[in-house]
Amino acid sequence: MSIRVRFAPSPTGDLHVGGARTALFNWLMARKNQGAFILRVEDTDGARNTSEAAAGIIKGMRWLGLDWDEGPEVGGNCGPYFQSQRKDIYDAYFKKLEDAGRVYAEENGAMRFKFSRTAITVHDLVCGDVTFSPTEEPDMTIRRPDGSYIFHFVNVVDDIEMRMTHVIRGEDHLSNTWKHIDLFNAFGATPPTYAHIPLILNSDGTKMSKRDEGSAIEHSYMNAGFLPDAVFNYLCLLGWTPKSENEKLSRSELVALFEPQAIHSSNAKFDLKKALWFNAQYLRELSAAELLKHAGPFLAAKGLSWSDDAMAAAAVHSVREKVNLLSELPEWVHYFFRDDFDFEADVVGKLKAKPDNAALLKAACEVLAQSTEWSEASVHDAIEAAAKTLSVKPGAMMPLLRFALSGQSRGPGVTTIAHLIGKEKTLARIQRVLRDIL
RNA sequence: GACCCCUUCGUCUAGCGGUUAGGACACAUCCCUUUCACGGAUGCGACACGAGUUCGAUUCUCGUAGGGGUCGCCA
Repeated sequence: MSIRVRFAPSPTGDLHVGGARTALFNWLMARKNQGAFILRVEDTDGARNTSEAAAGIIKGMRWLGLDWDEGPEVGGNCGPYFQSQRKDIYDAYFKKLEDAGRVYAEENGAMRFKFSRTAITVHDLVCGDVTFSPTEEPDMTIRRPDGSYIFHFVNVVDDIEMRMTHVIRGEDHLSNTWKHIDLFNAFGATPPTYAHIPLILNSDGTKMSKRDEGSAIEHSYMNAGFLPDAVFNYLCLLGWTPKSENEKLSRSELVALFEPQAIHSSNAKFDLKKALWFNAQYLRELSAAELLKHAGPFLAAKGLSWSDDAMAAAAVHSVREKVNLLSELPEWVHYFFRDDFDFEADVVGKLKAKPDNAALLKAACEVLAQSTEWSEASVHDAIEAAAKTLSVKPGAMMPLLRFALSGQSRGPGVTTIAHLIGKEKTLARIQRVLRDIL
């Protein structure tokens, strides 16, 4: 029997790291075993669900590259994949329980499922066998007075109907799993194999939820300038250690290495610094064109535009090892795209610090003006020659040129900047500093 | 309150009876260097506690403490 797993979010808010990681592990399970990954939207609570939230979750999953084989937008044989559209199925299953004498009504019409009150053991791939003794807990409500059904019931019915073989979900569900098994038994169905994965906690150890730093995929990752591959990789490592020498692993490597039994049973705290490190690693190995493609929206958001893709790509590529996030790129490259950039305060001070700075810049400008060729090498040679005429080291001249060309005291190599902005702008920017600042 | 899960450097973790307790991120120092970075090197830094079992416990058992979770007509 081929493996079938699902991610079953409730559209009450954004996709969170916890949910994303649950989806991730299910996806890995499906891909590893050539099984099916199903997306099922658990929107039975009309009062709390919104279509925007459902759209947001789908957007986040698409961004992370978690494609599903059955579900919204792709269809499948076990649909519909929105629980709000499956009432007939639930009614039929409810009837079975009714016929078996396992349900009874409350005064107001709500219906409860009569627990078997026997010891029930959950066979969990992560937690091992966990046995729950019969409790005093009240029988659980499975249908509201208005006829709509409740999570525990629809979750189990759909896992039967959609023929799920494995249920990989957050450990917060472990304590309720015996109730689900009780339902499977009542339906005469075989429960799936469970794997309850550890929770992701905030750095202070409290449960991560909406609003917490780094929790929302769209806000904290997509919009913050993370690369999906980096987030994918980092999330996998929260609660699972692939048997590999490296931590930086591609999707296909992660798929090949995945095994649910290896998932840890202890919770993990989210470490933004490490997530940033992973992002930096992925950022650096992007080609110039790929980097520009990812950086484009972030540059545009800061009002930077360009007509020469090759130049823009070379510009962002030149600072790729200086940033952790795509969103940091604009401040490092804006002067490649516009001439009216501001000079950092300390830069002006440094330019004015020594009286001979003007002479140094002037000399550089004169030599550069005579260049017939304009490559990084030729620019470098020209600067070296200018330095020689004044008997100073090129190192004394470079910072001044950097200030003049970029208004900043840090950035890519001066020769790279000069080469990319071109001879005309290089000379103009030096002359502007000579005229306006010195 | 009841029940369930968990406990190795600050964080993510390796370990599956005998190790100088290993790695990654972070941090510190040094090297490289026209800046900022990258990179390289080094350093700092942990088995929650108490009983057992054992020749020997980080590792097995029990207890305690601490953390997390569940006990909804939320999912």
